[in-house]
Amino acid sequence: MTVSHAGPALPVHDLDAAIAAMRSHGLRASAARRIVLEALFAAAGPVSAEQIAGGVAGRVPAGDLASTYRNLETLEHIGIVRHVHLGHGPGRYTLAYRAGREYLVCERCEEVREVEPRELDDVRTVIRTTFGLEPAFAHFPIVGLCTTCREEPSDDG
Amino acid sequence: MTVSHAGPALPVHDLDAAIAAMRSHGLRASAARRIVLEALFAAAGPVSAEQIAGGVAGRVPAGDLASTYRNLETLEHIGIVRHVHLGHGPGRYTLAYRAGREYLVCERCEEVREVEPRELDDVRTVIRTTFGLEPAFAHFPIVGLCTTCREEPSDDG
DNA sequence: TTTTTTGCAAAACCTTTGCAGTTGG
DNA sequence: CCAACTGCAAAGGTTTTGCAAAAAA
Repeated sequence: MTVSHAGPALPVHDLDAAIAAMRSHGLRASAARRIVLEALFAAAGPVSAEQIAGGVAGRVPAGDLASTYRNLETLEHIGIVRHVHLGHGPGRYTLAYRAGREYLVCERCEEVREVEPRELDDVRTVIRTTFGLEPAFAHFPIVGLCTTCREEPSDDG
Repeated sequence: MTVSHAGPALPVHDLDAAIAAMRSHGLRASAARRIVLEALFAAAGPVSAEQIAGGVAGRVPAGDLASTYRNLETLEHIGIVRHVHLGHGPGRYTLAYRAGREYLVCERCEEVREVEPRELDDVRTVIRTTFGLEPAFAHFPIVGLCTTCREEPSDDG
């Protein structure tokens, strides 16, 4: 399996701090990387590599998709960025300082609810003590059916 | 998004019942479909389409992968089969009568723990009452780190 | 015989990799 | 200047689709 090569989350809250963090890791603050970061700072929530490459939230496009993936991976490796798997579809990327947040997703309407880890503490504790597994809801969220979608007839009748 | 077109789970416990169910839905009990079902009955847990097509558990190969996907989708549609997303990697298929079980997966060592829904009732209830979301752990399991993997040093140092 | 299903080929989708040329420090 | 980085092209892994040939009923 492809393990997430994410370092410890860095509390990087702005572009300058991100650039400093890159430099301190011997990385270059290239134009493409700045644009990726700007897109992430501008985004309302987790966004796909394709959205970033194509220009999210009215931002300058980051250009090549392969390079965008490489840059996201690099930034994730040094702890500035995280990604989350919201059900089907491509992985979504966020700044790590926001990624402490955890997600609950409706698998039908795709509505994403972002919550503070504390709100899932009880759930996490029960699962850890009962099964020995420490859930990673920031990476693989809780997926299910929201109230609205449960009330709608299924598409199978 | 590609919604799961799964009908209500049918309590189909053997090949004959599966064939009867297919017929009752106007489907043909083709050789390829029988082989897919035999592979699923023989499998110890959820298996990928590729494993089924290639011959799981010493079974006759089901042949073409595209047809296998089509057949799994068809069987899922009539409620005989279900699939689950165990972290990264391909979807895994099971017979629906076994799929009431829910899963917890370690994202590092990929160990899969299969539990009866009852064991997750408390967790499910807390999440439903707190967030309004009815979790579908049989389709998107709880993913995290198992005890062993938590104790090991990460591959980042 | 008629309708469904198959197998093959091709494509779609997400992501990674190789490489030659460009750029940042 | 030189290592790091980019863009492009290609490929890898998973899943879907189109279509003529084959099989089930």
